[in-house]
Amino acid sequence: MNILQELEWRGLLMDCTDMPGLAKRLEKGPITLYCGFDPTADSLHVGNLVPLLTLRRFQLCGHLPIALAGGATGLIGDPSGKTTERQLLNRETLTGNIACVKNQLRRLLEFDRPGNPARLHDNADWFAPITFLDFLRDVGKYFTVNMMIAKESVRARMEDREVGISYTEFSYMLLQAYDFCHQCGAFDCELQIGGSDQWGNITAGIDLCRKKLNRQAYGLTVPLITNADGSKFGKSVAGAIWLDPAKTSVYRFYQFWIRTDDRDVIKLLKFFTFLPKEQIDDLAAQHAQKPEARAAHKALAREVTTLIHGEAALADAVRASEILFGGELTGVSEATFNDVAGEVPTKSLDATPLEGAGTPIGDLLVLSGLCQSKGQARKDVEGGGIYLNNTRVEGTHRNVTSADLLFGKHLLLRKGKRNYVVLSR
RNA sequence: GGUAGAAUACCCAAGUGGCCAACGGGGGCAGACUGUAAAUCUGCUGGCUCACGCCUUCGAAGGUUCGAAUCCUUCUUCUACCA
Repeated sequence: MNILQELEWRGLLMDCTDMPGLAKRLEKGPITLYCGFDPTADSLHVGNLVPLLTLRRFQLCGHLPIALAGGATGLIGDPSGKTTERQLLNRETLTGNIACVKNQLRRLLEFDRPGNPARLHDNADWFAPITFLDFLRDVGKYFTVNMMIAKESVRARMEDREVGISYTEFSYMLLQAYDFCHQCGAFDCELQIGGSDQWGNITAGIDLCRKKLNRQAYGLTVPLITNADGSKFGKSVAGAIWLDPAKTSVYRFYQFWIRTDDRDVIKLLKFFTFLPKEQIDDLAAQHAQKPEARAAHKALAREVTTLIHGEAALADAVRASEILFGGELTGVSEATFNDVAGEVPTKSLDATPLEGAGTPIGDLLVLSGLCQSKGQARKDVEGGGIYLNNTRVEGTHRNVTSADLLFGKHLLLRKGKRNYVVLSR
């Protein structure tokens, strides 16, 4: 299977500027390709993973991937897919973000692969020296405003009189076009990939390559993921699922994949894992036959967690999951419990009196952050959704005392099926 | 710049002097059922209180009134039409 067939089978081909042309070009040998990542936060999230893993798929097929960190474009903000003007990030935040993002990019591609090592670029490197006047003369001249306003994300914002679009964001596509053109000239980069919302930016780059360098370049987009239930992929109650374990614990990361909707699980296996076709077909068959075993979900969670966080972290997350979803805590050793405690959010009990009469359960629920207010805590207890040390709390008058401490120092609070907090002293 | 209209809780949206912490829908949370699924059904969805109740909230600030989301004044923002 060549790379295009591979992507096709995985459902990762959304659009291509010139599929036959690209296929022909790939037959001739390795291609250099790039994908950009703007440092909008101090970590990438699971949504960024699809194009990033696609870069890696190309690398595994012998091509030369470039991960581009948007040190310059991040200063501006891509209007694609946004319905409102974005808040500009200040430079300090951006500097921090870019360092974090670069680190993550480094971990997911092979930079010392013999023959086709990956590269990491930062577009600030080539944008910083350019003056505004140079840019207008050397890049701006190749674009008509007519075609720029035809771009979907721009047009939508222009038609919406309530929000509008600033000149800054309007110009974004020129920056990304120049990224492609520059890398095409300087590094022989002939292909750009990205999410389907990047189509306009990519084609702008291809135009610029042709006009300025007289070179043929290609663009390929991967689909944006949609959940079967219509919700936004990669978001949980607490927000995005980040790759940084400090922002999304490995346990939560693992759980995110485990809880994938049945209807999406096979698609996500194809998108997010490197498992070969036979294995995924096999998992699909198992899933169809015995969905309650959730073999596909487990494989998905295992693969992606290992990919991002490694074997050891995966093992911890799996163990914690087994304990937390396994029912009673009786018989769990302190060492095992400590594994669990390391995986779920933890709060200090130091300021809480537990001797004598102890503290009402409601106060602890508020302290833990599981409930917003004491009133909410009471309702949750009344609804039967609160568990202390995995035993359902009956009655709102329950007082928690030092007798409830596990191993003399921990309390395991739970709301609903899967919201855990460990309180420790 | 002129004229008309709008602003309600996470979102949409009803309410046009007391029965309003505010209908309904969405979303969210929880329960039942299950497979840590989907679908379905049930409860909850401003704060404090065991509770009677109290406090804060209907764009902002003032005012009228025994009593205001609701009436008046000013301001802010948005929308429509006109210039």
